[in-house]
Amino acid sequence: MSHPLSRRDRVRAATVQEIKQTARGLLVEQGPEALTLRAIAREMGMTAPALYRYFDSHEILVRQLVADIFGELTSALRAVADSAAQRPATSGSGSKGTVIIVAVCREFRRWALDHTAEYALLFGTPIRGRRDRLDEITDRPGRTFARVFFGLFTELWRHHQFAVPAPDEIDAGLRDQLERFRDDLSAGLPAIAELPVGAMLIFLRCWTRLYGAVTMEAFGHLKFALDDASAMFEYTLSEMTGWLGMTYPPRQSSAPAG
Amino acid sequence: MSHPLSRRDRVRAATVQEIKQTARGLLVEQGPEALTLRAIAREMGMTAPALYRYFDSHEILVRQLVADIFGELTSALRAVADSAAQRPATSGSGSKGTVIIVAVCREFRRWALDHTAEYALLFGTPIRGRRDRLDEITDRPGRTFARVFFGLFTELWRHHQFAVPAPDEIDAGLRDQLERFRDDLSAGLPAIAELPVGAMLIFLRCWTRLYGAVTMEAFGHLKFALDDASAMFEYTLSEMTGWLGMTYPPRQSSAPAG
DNA sequence: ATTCACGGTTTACGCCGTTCACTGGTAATA
DNA sequence: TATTACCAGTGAACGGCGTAAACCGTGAAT
Repeated sequence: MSHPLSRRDRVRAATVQEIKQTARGLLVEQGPEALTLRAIAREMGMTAPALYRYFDSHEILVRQLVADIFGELTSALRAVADSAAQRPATSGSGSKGTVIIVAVCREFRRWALDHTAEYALLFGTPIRGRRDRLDEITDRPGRTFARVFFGLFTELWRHHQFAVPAPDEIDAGLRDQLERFRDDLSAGLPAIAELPVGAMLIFLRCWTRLYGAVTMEAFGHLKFALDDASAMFEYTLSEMTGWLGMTYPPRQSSAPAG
Repeated sequence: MSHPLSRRDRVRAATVQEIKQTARGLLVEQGPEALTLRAIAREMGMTAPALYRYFDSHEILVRQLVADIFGELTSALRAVADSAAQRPATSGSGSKGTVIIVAVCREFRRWALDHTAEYALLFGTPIRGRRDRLDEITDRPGRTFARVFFGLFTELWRHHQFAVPAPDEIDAGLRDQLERFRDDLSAGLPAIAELPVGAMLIFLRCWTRLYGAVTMEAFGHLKFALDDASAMFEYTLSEMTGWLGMTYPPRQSSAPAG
């Protein structure tokens, strides 16, 4: 009661951390298929069954890794958002909200390309069968990740209400779902409840647009056409800022992305 | 020389076919991870090593399956395109070219949702490490698949030259790549060489847009917001037809997608 | 009639996730 | 302090995986 964590618990938590770090190393260096219990244990000078003291199964370990990575990505994006928010607006680069969103989207792409294995784990083909209850592990971090983009989006809306479809222009079934979605998200954030359903639609449009561009590039599915898609991504960005009622000049790519 | 296939070769080809069909059944019924040599052999009343008489490795079998599926998808799309081309234009549904493209995109989505396992194999996280030379197996079918969309696109352009970015508006590096891409595709199809680079950019924009929308939905990555994304997809379509200089009214979804 | 190639089997190797019985040391208890 | 209880870790084992090698029977070609 007095001490929330006993000494034992602390060393235990440290081991859990070490396991996940080892797993992470394997993931980034040898890809997702190298993420085996035996490899992790081997790397740590242990045997595979020992890991069962810390994780109930291989899948749960992977899911917790996914949750961690979601957290990292979330804070990386938040950091970029904060620094972009503090940087004074440069001339001709659109409103502050747009600048921030553009910076965050760029960071998202950069992160995806720098961490393709992790990106595949988070956003690629879903792990295993439909909607296990194991999703509980990754659901919350996934939602807080989504909230980064959504927070920026609502902030932008508060300062500059761009054009969105009127509610009666939206298919009734879709409208209901968008309202449910909005009410879902607005738990704890009353500002969201103010958003019109049309804005929710624009948000999803932006997100699918971004997802498509980044995923195609990260998975190499654009290689058949482009070696370096960074300039292409700038078009994606200006398109997205277009939805948001702002223009953002695609910057010329000075050098090919490393 | 006279007989291109001996009797032996024919029965052999039939067996190859049977193996792939069995594999396909396993894939659709139990997902990609059930696609094992032993399971396929078991299903056929054989032993796993026997399959090595027909395929050099598990991966090659999978790749050939992927190639087959690409072929199926391609002809499914072509069939829809043909039937849409023959159907008389209904009032207020835009130009014929747009109608066809919209029909093909809808079919692409429908196919993806009806064949999520196969879709994951074709368009999900890429199999194994970077750019093996095994890609040779899937490259050609992948390209002919792409050519379906690209053919419709060039056809549309021939009849109705929608607005595209001028060459000097496009980042130099991107322009070069787009030209290379166009010249790649125009081998055997001289009409393509006529396309401005801006059109290539629009094409890629459309394709990434479509890919993003369909992939997110097929992978369940939209579930956090929408149960049924069919109405949302109609917005995607009207957006795409917008790039193509045409408007297409999003049709109201009469019933939730099965 | 003999040879030979082919399609299949069995066996085996080294991976994998997972279970279980066991052990040594450490912490809490009597 | 002596004993107990726990707990991290081990080793062996099960079934499944891809794959390699040796082997074998049948049917076609010589």
